[in-house]
Amino acid sequence: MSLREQKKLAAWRAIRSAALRLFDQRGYEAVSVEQIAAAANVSRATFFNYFASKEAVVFDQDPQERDHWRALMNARPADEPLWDALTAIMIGFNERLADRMPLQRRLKAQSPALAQSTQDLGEQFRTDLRDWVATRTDGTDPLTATLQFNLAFAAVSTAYQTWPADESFDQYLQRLRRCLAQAGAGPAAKAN
Amino acid sequence: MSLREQKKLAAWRAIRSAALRLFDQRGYEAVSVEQIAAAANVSRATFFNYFASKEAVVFDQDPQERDHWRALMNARPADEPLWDALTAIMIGFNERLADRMPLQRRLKAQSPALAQSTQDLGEQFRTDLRDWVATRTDGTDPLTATLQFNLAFAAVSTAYQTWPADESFDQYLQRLRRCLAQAGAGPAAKAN
DNA sequence: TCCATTATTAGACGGAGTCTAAGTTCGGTG
DNA sequence: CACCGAACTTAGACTCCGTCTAATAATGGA
Repeated sequence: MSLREQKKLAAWRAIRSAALRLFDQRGYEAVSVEQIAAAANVSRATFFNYFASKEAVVFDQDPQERDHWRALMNARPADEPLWDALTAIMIGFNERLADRMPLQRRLKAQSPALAQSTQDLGEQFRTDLRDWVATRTDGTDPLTATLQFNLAFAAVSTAYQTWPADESFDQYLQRLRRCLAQAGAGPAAKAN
Repeated sequence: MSLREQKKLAAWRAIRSAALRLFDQRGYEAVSVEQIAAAANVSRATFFNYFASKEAVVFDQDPQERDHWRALMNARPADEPLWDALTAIMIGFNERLADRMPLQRRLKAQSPALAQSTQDLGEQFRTDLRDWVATRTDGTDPLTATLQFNLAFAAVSTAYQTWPADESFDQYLQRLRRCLAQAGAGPAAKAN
């Protein structure tokens, strides 16, 4: 990794950690981009070089994290049923969020602007996974593939939404597995 | 309906129709809230009395529409399985969007700002449906209810996302029914 | 050491969204 | 009909987000 790339990564992390620290202390809307930039010792313009918006600094993933989930996708055998692969990838992705999810939840709970944002930590992951599904199911029925893709994310959303404030991250992961299994079986099969 | 209420509704519709007309002509980001207000013969401040944001004018539903979908929900028999009720309500809701969906799609396709917005026409409907599900399933397992709720929306998203530009609205509805049925059966049951 | 490329920066700008204080319209009451 | 309080509208000022430009600084290779 060249010196340039190292510096970029360092700057990215400096901005993000400064921002999260300030958000955590004072709340999302009480902190301006100007203040974040000052705390990270960069200019306001540089902030927007690294993050497309103020919201992005909350939801964007560390650039190196991308390598991990791409590895997850490539690790799935080609003959595995799509739903099983999606389940495994979803769990693998979520297991890595142990550190960031709690903070992100706290911010969302405090800040109206973030609470109503439909974005979440998986925005970039979602794009990559979409592409992976597209290439993997190339030639087969795109409707079924898209549906499974969306159902998998619905299962994750459900696990996240039903996460009580006092529950541990491991319990969240456990419920996530249950949601994925239940979605795979079909709601009509189990409930009622 | 009092004169006051009539005027409010008229103002709401005047603002929205002016906005949609301008957006359609010049594109979403090329039109400012100031211009919308001028076209609707109200002040900028009044615009924000009726719509929480510039985006809301694209996605908010006509106040009277709410009565319709609430009727849809109340029409479901109490002993019907939740998934069947959700399916019926979703279809009933979508059938009413024949007029607005095409325009909304066109705007989304043209405007980057709208394209990345995760909002859609069903935002308020979603809230009401969430409440309806909550009261209906009160006492029973909330996880299963939330999961079915989210899966139903995932099915709608899928039908919407896979809607080709040249396809009719009726074909969209047809595919929506298929997505709901398939989601109800579970992806694992059918595919692969 | 020099040079092309890339990153950073200040500063200005337009527009979104909030707020206040003043004006206007409605609906009920005497 | 005249009045009053409540609800609605409005101009205008303000903050901050996000974009852009043109100038400066740092990097890595020749």
